[in-house]
Amino acid sequence: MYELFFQNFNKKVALTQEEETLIKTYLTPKKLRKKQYLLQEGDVCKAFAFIEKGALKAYSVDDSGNEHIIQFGLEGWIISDLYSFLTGEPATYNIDAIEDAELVLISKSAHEELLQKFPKYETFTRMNITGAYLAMQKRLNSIISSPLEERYANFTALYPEIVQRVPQHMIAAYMGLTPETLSRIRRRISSK
Amino acid sequence: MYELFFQNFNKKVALTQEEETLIKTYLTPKKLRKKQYLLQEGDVCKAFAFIEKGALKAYSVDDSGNEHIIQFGLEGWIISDLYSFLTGEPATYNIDAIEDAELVLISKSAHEELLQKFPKYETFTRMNITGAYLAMQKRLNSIISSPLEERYANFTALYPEIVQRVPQHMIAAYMGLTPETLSRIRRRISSK
DNA sequence: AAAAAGCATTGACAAAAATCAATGCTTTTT
DNA sequence: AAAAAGCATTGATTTTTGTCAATGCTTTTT
Repeated sequence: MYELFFQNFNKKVALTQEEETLIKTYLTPKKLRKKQYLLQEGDVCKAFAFIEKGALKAYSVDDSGNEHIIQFGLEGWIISDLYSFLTGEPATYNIDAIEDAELVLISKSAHEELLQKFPKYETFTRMNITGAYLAMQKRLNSIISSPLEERYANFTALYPEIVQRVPQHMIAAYMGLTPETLSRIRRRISSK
Repeated sequence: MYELFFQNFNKKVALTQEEETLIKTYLTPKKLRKKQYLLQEGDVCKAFAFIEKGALKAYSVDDSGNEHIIQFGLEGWIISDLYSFLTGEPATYNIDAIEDAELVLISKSAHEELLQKFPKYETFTRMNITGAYLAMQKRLNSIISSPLEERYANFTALYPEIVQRVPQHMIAAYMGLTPETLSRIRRRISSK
């Protein structure tokens, strides 16, 4: 249990065995079945989740009932409504499982205590958020500057795992397109 | 000099007078005239810049010569090509001044030394990147989930300063639109 | 095993955005 | 003061994307 979590932690900041044991007392495991919610819009996000296994998505739903996916999460990724987590405001995103999943939860109080007491945890946090920022900037840049065909090609090159494991209409929802448009783009690409 | 920088720092983490004096030894002031580059694509980003005064933009240029603005920066914001800064790879973005500007630069070596020696600086850094992440997520969500009129209305509500100080064709480049389309959207909004 | 639900694709058509070209206004440069 | 450059707007047209509807296939549920 927590194998991947500590593997990732140690890759960023090396921990002693004692430190691992200490940190474990702050963690909570959670399993989620496919389609189950981790968080619903309107609730407060009380923990963020490190994904040990499975696939999740964070998304909003517009007035027409369409989903817009702000983030996918696979093994080794962290998923949450960070704004809600940090401020205590109601979440604007839903998070649910695309596949059965195993998570490691860190509650707000655990997070704050770890930040205060444990400098290595702050470094871990800083590196995580930095990585998330850079990934999102790449995505944003692609949206504002690349034609659609190129955007989809970039996406498949960067995240082949997601393309394999996630239905295409969700990838369309991630790219801000209708499923029909994505289907047509894929056909254009494959006919080359 | 450095007034706004330390004002911002203290808002996040309180510093003693001695600490401020110490940190000052790591900072470099820089002035930039309108249209001057802070960074050019292909060069390595050797420092990030805190903006004391003025306005800048970070952008890429596509094959057709069109600019795509990934970030604006006004007083109190930080601007850089973070990926290049952290990895030492050549920058993919250009940064230049929209207005005459006064900057506080923190070089890579200064940044690393401060991170190592000075826990409050790591907290400051973590908070900055977290804020930047949340702002960018809001922008991304708006792009994938809101119709254009709403997106522009959101933008003007969130960043009225930018709308006042920056030419509209740059805001179009920030939104991923042509200037003509933005002009038409503004007309549609104002005719209500 | 049968029924239902989910999914990707395709076609016809409508809506939205890009492109190309021109105009008038303002700011900057000479 | 005159010329040039930068900028926002508008119109006409083309290209791109969305919408609505239907089909066939696969997976899930009953």
